[in-house]
Formats: sequence, C-alpha cells, structure tokens
Amino acid sequence: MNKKNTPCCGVARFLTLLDGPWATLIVRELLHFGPRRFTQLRQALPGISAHTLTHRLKGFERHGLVTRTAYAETPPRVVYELTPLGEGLRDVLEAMRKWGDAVPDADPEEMTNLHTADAADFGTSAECPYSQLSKGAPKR
Amino acid sequence: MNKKNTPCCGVARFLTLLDGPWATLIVRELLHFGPRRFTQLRQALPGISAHTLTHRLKGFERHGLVTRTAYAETPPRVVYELTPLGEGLRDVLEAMRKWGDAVPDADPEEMTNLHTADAADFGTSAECPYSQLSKGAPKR
DNA sequence: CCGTATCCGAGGTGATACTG
DNA sequence: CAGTATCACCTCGGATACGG
Repeated sequence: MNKKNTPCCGVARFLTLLDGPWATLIVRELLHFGPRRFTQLRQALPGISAHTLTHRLKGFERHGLVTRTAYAETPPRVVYELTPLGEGLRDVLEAMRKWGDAVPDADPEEMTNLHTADAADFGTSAECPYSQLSKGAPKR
Repeated sequence: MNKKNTPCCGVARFLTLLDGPWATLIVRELLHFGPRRFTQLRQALPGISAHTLTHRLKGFERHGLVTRTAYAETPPRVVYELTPLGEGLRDVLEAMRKWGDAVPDADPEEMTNLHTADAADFGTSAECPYSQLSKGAPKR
C-alpha cells in the first residue's frame, strides 16, 4: 500500500501476533475446520498442553483474531471461531503450505512422508507431527 | 538421532525452518536486497546480535535456504544469498505483509513503540522496529 | 571483517494438580 | 468440559569477550 519497501511492518506484525510454534497451527485448525471447541482443538493438536492452548487462544482473542463463545450449559461448552481478521490469515497459511510442500527434503535422513494426499487443504490436522518438535524434545 | 524430522504438512515445515522471531526478518532482507554480507544484514536488522544472526544464518544454510560464500581476502568477505528455495519464500512474506498491513491497530498499548518511526519512511526497510519486540529487547 | 564461546535473562511450553 | 496455578525445562536472543 504505502511504499513498496515497507514489508517490514506487515511482516513484523504477523510475527508479533502469531508468535510461538503453536500459534499458527491453532489458526490452521480453525481455518480448516471452522468453529471449534477447546477440547477439539486440543485433540487436533497432538502434544499441546491446556496451558499453552489457553494462552494462545486468549492472545488471539485479545488481538481480535478469534472470538470466544461460552455456553452456560452442563457440561460447559466453549467455541472458538475466527474473526474476519483471522480468516484473512488463510492466504498466509496457504502460502506457507504451498512453500512447505515444495521444499525438497533438505535433510535426507528422515521424511516421514505421509502427507501425500491432502494438498488441497492445509493438511490433515490430526497427523501433524509437530508435537515432536515440542521444546522438551530435542528436535535438531 | 536425526537432526530434524520433517513435518508432514507444509505449514509445520515452514514453522520449523523459520523458527524464531528473527528468521523471517532475515529472509525478508535477503529477499529485498539480494545477496548481502554479514555486516550488511547486521546493520539492516537493528537490534540483532551477531550471535543470533550467525545462528539463524547457519540454520538457513543447513536447510538449503541460503548459500554462504566466503572470499579469502583481507579483510574477509562473506556473502549470503538466497537459494531458489529461499526465494520461494517471497510469496509467503508477501502474504504476511499484506495481512499485517490490513490489521487494524487493535493493540495500541502493545504497538506503541512500533510506530514511533511511524509510517514516516521505512524507505529501505532498514529500520525494522521488530527489535523492540524481540524477547530480550529491553526497550519497553 | 567474520564470526565463535560463554554467561545470562525472557518467554514459550509441558506436567501436574486443582477449580467452576 | 474448560480452564487456572505452579513449577521446571528448553530454546531463543542479547552482551561481552575472544579468535580466524
């Protein structure tokens, strides 16, 4: 919009709002499945803790990326949903996915390549092995 | 123990390869300016330390995102350049920038220092205010 | 000039236990 | 079910000092 040389601001803003390893993946879930409950997100993101999920979600809500709707029922039910702003992340996520899929296996020795199918989507959430990247586990 | 397990979905892969707040910004510099020397990058990213820059750069090199070319001169000269793979990140960065620009300033209190320089001019993207948001940056 | 080595703080994350 | 609180760990990042 303004000068062509200002990617700095937009990029930095994205990085600020979606900091942390889990943030983007949570958004991916909501983009892919639509409104989701707390437990659903938790199950869809193997390895994430309630602590982290809560923290990220609250941050998103605070920044206007998602809405939180609590139903006073028994048992309680809370639904998180992307706002239009959060929906706007679809293009970014899509670009990421496209790039990531195109990445040749730079590290030859592994590649648990099982994501062959879901190119059209953001990937099947359930099989995201990102849990293995959790801080506690040595990843590289 | 393998160094890295490659996430099956592209999004996770991106997040794995470009982890940390500075990673994406370094790529942005290289995307924008092309091949750059160590010191140039350092200057272009106010607040980054040699330690971090080296670490990120080595990671990029290891994953095939950038190439490192050292000239045995005096004084020594080292040039980093994006590989085609790294170039492919342009779309992602662009998507981020586009989104970030469209984000309304929902958090004035958190972004305070962000606009100090304001839309003024990041003419060359040199002054990326992200340094003030970095983990260790004490500016706030 | 281009890093590397070491120390240190900050914050994300997980595990566990507990509340509404 | 949907969190919250606390603790501890890990990694990233900055600062400084040193080496190629």
